[in-house]
Amino acid sequence: MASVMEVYEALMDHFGPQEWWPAESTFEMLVGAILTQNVSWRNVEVALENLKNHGVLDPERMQGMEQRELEILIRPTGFYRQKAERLKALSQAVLEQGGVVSFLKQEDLRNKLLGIKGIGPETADSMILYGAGEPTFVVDAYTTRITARVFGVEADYHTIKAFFEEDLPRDPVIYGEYHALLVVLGKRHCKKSKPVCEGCPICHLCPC
DNA sequence: GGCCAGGTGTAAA
DNA sequence: TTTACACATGGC
Repeated sequence: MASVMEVYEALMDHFGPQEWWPAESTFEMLVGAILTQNVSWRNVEVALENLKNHGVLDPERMQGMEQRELEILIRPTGFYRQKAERLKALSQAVLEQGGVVSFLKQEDLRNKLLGIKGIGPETADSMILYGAGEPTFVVDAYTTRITARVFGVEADYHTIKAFFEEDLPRDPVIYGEYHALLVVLGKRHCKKSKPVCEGCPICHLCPC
């Protein structure tokens, strides 16, 4: 069976650095993390553009606007009523801490994030890794699927998270690149319905 | 028309 | 503790 490091190196050699998270500001990163829940990133980009065009990609402006208007702007991401409520909860929490920087410097940040309605383990870990720059491994649907297929590990969120963290240097850059590379692999090759082995950079390491 | 997309909260077994 | 379901738009 392939090792976690071998797969990482093969993905990096093939796809190169992804330099995630794609965002022009830290607040945009946090908002994107909520908007991308169970929706393709393409749809998120449209919503983020809508928010920018209306000048509300900012905690104060977002908190000050009508939730109903927010719903309209983020509609392309689906689940828009829930997500509008979640963005309101996020912007409120950010403002209560005096801004994005202080928000992400809170003690016990992970549990603080999980205490906000609408932020689960993946969203919290994304915010900590790509927003705060702290090393915590992010497990998404691609990671779960690829881990089962490539490493033969079928487990829950925190078991998979620990599986990667045990074999990697505690480095936010490596964690960030690895997660991004798994997403790219998942989109192009390790698909839900069936693997696309043609051109897959880790086919030689995979029991598929 | 069916499947999938960078999940989470809630309720019931 | 596990499983089922609601939440909703858009691309292929």
